[in-house]
Amino acid sequence: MEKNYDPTPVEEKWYAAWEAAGCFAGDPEAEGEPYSIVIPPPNVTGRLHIGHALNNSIQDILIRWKRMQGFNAVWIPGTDHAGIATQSVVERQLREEGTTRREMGREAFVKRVWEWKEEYGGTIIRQLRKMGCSCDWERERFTMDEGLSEAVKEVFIRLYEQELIYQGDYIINWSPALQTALSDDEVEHEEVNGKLYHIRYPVEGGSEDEHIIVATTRPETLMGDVAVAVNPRDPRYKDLPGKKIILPVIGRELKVIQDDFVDPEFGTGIVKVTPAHDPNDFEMGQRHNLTPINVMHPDGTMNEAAGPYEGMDRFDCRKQLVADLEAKGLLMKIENHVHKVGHCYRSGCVIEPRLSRQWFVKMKPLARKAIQAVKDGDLEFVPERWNKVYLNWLDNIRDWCISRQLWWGHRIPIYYADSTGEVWAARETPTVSPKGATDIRQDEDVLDTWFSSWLWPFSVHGWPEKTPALDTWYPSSTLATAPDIIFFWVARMVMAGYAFMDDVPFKTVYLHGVVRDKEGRKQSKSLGNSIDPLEIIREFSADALRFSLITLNATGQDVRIGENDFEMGRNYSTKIWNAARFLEMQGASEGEIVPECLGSDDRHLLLRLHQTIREATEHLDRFRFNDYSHTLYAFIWHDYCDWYVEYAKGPLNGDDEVRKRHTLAVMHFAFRSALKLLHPLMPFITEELWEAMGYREEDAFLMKSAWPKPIDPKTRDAWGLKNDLIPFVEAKRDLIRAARQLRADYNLKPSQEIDFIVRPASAALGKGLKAEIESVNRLVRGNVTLDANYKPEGAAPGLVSKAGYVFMPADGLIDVDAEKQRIGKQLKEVEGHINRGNARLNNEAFISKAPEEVIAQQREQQDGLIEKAEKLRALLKSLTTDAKE
RNA sequence: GGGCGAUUAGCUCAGUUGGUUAGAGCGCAUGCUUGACAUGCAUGAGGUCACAGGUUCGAAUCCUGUAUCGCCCA
Repeated sequence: MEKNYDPTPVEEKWYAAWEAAGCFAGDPEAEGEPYSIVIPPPNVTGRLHIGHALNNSIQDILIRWKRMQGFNAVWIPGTDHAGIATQSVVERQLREEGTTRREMGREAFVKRVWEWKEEYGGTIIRQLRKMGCSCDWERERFTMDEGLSEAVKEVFIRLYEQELIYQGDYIINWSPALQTALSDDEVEHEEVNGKLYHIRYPVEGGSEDEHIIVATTRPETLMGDVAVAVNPRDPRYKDLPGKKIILPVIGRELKVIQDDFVDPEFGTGIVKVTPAHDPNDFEMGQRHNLTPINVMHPDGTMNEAAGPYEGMDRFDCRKQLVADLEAKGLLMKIENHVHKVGHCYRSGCVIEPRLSRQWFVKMKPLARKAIQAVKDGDLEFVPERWNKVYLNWLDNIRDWCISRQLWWGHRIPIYYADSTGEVWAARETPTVSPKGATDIRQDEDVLDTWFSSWLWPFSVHGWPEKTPALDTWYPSSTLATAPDIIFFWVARMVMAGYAFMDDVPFKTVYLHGVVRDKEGRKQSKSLGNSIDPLEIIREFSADALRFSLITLNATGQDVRIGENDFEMGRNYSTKIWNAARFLEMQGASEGEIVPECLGSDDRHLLLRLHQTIREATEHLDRFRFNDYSHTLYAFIWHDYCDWYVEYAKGPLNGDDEVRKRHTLAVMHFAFRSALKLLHPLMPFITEELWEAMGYREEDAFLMKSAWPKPIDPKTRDAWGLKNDLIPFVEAKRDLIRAARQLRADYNLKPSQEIDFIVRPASAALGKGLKAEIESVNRLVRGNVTLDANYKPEGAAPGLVSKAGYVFMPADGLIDVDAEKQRIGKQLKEVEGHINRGNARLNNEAFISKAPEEVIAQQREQQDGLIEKAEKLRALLKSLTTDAKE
């Protein structure tokens, strides 16, 4: 093995080998309980960011682990066509070429987008391979593929036929920048410092002074006013209904209506009613039979209804209008006003509520089963708290606007025959209408991208066809995603799952946190604070990227991460690499574990391995990925490397061949299992070492090997793996630590062999230590003498350990003051604990109410502490006495 | 306005059903080219668990309130 681990070629090599050997490919006919994951399909325009890296690390851990456990596992990858984003990218290109999509025409444009997709799209999919993701690439899907497009069409038509899809004129969220409608969920509400304009509207036929005052944040919609409204219970405006109000600038007459919606507290208690530009006004308009007036073009400029402002941009119009009103003395005041304004999640422009004819899905009927699924426990969120968020959204669900004024996407399969006024849905492009008309045109709009991704869990398997894959892998097992798409995607998939498959699309939704920068900000291109996972892979390795992300991310919590954090993963890789190198240097392992040869260190390691297997599995079962990672980190680094390997150097360098072989057998047994346990998290280095250590049998990959099981009770018995060996090993290690501390405190050279004298805490302990004193001597670099009756002649540096007194009676070394200070400090600490313990044990209520084990444990602890305090006092006394002499 | 989350070592965070002498990694200090590893080893310093009440024999953990920060919904 090389001295230094060079991950790049290793990672490339194994990924290619796995793929070539078909390790990722799922087979619906294969044995084993099905386990499947569908990837949250990233945008086809997307590039891998750190959030994807976390998301996909989690999925890969799950799928590799389940595969090793013998499940019939598959991970379906793919991308979505991202209507708005993709169309924008290509339109930008066209602009640079001096043309536009309209000039080009629909067909040519769509062709152009496909070309773009073939050439540049799906970068992210290639990047996932670098991360080691074990997706079944033969099953890769794209939402615009023929099959998935069929599914979209089928779903649209079924819902249309069930009258769950309808067309209507409603206020929708309009993005003037993109010139398309958006769903409610695609609008982000941001708090802005706006203004509240108080505008005077004259009363017709009244005196010069008779007027009302209307408060609005969007004066530019004034030209679209068709009424003013007051609350019927507002005493101030009892006499207003029946009067006519004159709309400034335009001069139109406005009715006064009464409506409960009006909040008497807001502004003056009189609001303008602009049904074409505000959702609440629209509803009021419907209640009062008002005809809406639209004053804007789709691009956000004012139209002919805006009179003198025609052609102006909506915000320029606002300024101009305000200036004009002021000039006419109609502007009473301007207040600062903080309010939430909708912004387009793609372009960032201010959303214009706009009356428009769009297609909608009726959601209430679909939501019912999706709600029940969580209530009945057929679907669970991890962490649980998301249940509430999900249910709350579904309880208040509103209809989904699914039409988009784009060209890139699934075109709505609705046809019109204008001569007959027919509107119908059809799977194939018709040439004749049902009534025989031939002037047929298809709806111009396409469907929201989410209208295809909500079908993802079954459309990827070929639905509406009944395929073996669908049969085996639907419903999928776990969905791993970030909570920001719980409404967009997760909830809608559940609805679609029930509507078309009559079952949940997945059983568990694991929601992980957001990856933030060190300051807690979301990573974003514009802030320049984003970490590029590929650069991390180049600099540290994919394993390091995965390790650090997972280790730092607790269940469902956001994670703050900086570039340096990936050193942790790299260092861990290096550690494992060197541990393997050490093993390799010991030569081949032919030996078996010999129960008679097992010393306390061997047993301790094997017991820890047993616990680690159990814990790691349990943590994965409960989606505690960081705990899983920490468990293995501690086992390999601390138990295996720090303690066991250091211990093993004794027997390995000794002359006893049987012990040597046996020790090596223990090491390989532990290391081999550790590689397996670590594989889902760090697939590359583990596979590499699996081969380097000679663990491969024929061409069997580690990734295809079986997940370790805890050591069975019979073997544990034969090996003497009992919990009671832990106190002994702890005492032994505490002795070693104490001796090292004495050395360190007195600045003794590591090369210098030191004599220590230990007065064992008990005879049994002394006996046990005596049997293993060689290993202790090696680890403290000295000679330990066990002497139950030892009393230092003069003042000697000493410590109290769990194993008993540890003295270092080296001549002339003692610094009495420093010793006293150190021991005094220790004593104070111990006394503090004793006081707390006493307070508890002397409390009658504690004795009568606490469970017996707790009391027993407390007593035992207290005895230990008291004993320790006594020893410390004795030490202190010996120092004092000596100093006086 | 409603809901959710966070507040624990200098930093980033664990701490599961209440009982540990409150942990990890990084950083810091001291010493070390130790026959795997300086991407390392050994040793050490560092905490009123945001604050105020309460429940309890016992609270970082449960309840109520307050403060600060963040997210979601209206």
